[in-house]
Amino acid sequence: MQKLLFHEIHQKSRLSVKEVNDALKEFHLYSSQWSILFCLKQFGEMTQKEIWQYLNVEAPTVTRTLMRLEHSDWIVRKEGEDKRERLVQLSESAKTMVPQIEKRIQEVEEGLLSSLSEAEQEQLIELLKKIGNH
Amino acid sequence: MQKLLFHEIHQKSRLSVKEVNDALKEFHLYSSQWSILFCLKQFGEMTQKEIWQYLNVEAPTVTRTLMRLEHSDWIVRKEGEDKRERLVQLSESAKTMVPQIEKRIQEVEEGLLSSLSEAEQEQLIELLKKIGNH
DNA sequence: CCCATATACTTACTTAGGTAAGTAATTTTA
DNA sequence: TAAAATTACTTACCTAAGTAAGTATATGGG
Repeated sequence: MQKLLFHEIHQKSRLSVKEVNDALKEFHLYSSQWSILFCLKQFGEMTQKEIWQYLNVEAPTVTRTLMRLEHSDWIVRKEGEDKRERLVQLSESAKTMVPQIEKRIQEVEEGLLSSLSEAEQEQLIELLKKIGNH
Repeated sequence: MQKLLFHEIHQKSRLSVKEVNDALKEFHLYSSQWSILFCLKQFGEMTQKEIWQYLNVEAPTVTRTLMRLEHSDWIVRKEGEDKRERLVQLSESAKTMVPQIEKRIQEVEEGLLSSLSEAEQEQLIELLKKIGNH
């Protein structure tokens, strides 16, 4: 029983990443890159630590993705007041593109969730949040 | 709103993989390898296609994981009647280990789900199944 | 003040998963 | 029945994410 549950979570996680990646192709982006761009759009300038804490991933994962985003001019990094920190920001061109991309991603998500009512979506998120709270 | 939902699925998926990997360390196994061993325990001899279809992953993913499992003597492969196919089976030593591992994994899963009632677990799986059915 | 410790980030290496293209065996079709 | 198409698997290469260990800066205690 429980096995089916994790099987299902795992599969839907992969499915949503796949569809998001597909939609992001036209922007030459990947889902994890988008996660960071969205994060920066929401919160403005952030340290790398703030990013990986918010996304709940390890620091090296963020380092790697930021390197790619920097290389393709989606983000800009500068030294922090604390010289160990690096402050990350959307580039000017990213600022104009992000709203368009956001709209496209929203469509994908709505498609994936079209079989669930608003109430069911709320319910699902509440149940998911309960996982791992021991 | 919807973003939080996928954010949550993604995170819980990673969390469960992480905890399962941690439990599997003592057996020198990884979660995806376990998925295949469990599959073979349930269904007996399978072709690689049957495995990737059941797990809903791509063929190369299974090829790679099976190579590792074969190398560490968890599985055995032989040519099928159709010579393009390869029939996969648990090794003799795997057959004796798998029940022990299964028990350990069950504990992990129960821990992760300990905040949810049986009814909530059922509900969650039903809602997850609805994702992507357009 | 200086040394030990902690913090922020990076590097190197591992598995997981995807796509695209290749190979060999089988099946379909003309 | 020979050529074309399909199928099963593999190889090569990409991103994602984790752990362990390294580097450089900051901080706190003696």
